Amino acid sequence: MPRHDPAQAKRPARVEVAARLHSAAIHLLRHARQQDVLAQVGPARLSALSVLVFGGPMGLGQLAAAEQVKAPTMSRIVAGLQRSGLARIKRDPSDARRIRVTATTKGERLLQQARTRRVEQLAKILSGSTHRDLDTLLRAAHVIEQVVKQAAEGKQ
Amino acid sequence: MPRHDPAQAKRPARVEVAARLHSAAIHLLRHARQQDVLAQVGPARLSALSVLVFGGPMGLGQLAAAEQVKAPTMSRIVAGLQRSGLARIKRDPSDARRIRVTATTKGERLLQQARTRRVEQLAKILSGSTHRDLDTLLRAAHVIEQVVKQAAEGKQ
DNA sequence: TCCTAATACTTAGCACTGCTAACGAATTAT
DNA sequence: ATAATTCGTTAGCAGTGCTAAGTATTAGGA
Repeated sequence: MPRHDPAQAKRPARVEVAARLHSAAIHLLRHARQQDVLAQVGPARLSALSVLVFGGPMGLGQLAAAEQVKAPTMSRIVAGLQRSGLARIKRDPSDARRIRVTATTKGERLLQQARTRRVEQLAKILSGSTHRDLDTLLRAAHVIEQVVKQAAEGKQ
Repeated sequence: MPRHDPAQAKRPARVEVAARLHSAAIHLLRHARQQDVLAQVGPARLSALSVLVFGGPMGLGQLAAAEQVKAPTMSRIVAGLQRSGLARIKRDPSDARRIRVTATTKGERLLQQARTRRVEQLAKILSGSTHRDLDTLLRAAHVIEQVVKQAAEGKQ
């Protein structure tokens, strides 16, 4: 429950910032998403692949946690990635219950292309922005990453 | 990694900003999404309901365009909203092909609650942020909305 | 006017993504 | 050794996206 401190009324209210940010993020990603059709791979698979490429090989449970999805869902996503030749799994030598999911070279290449398309789509709509605005956005991105990282750590 | 290149510091590259912003937005919304399970209504329906509540009654095609979704998809979303008593449709008197979709009072109430939950979830993770950070985020949100709005207008 | 084209929405059927419940296999704890 | 736990999979449901095809209505042209 956010409390209202009258002495700090001039500060931007957290809830206000959250609401605006929420709306902005939704609208922003909606535009980036338009390029995903070109990838021939669904968003969940693309996102999981991204975790694998940037985070390295990992177990299914870990991958599911990273994507904030339940294990059965990730199981199917990995199966799809395998079928498309974008990821591979192998048994964990030390614990036969576990598997190790790895992005293939093809997977890395595809991810890079898809990511580039999304990012360039965003870059395009930023083409009219001033340096000052770009600087604000960059700072904001940094703040968000910090805040989200903290929240993820604190939740454990 | 943010580099401190004096020659580049004044001029953040668009693609760099886009990439960071993209990542930040994804991670941010992933956290907000955690509250959606409580709504008992899927994200597409919630989002469409939001358009109805804030944008007023409109036709199906218009609603589909606002959500960047094809007509058949929106047709099913509206059917779901009707079944849950969150929206109502009536025939357009001047053109019998058209329908007019309206959020019900129940729909407005539910949306408000769901929205509050998402926003408060975000507000919670912003609790450790400084005044300066919040100000940066607010300005960034504003910039994003402007930019996205322009992009949407330019596309027509 | 009548026929055709365009528009607005719906229906049918596919793929993908999320969930829970229930299962099998392997490991850990008692 | 047996029980409990952990890890992953399978099965089955709901929701959300698409295209193709159908219906109804309106608009336009011969």
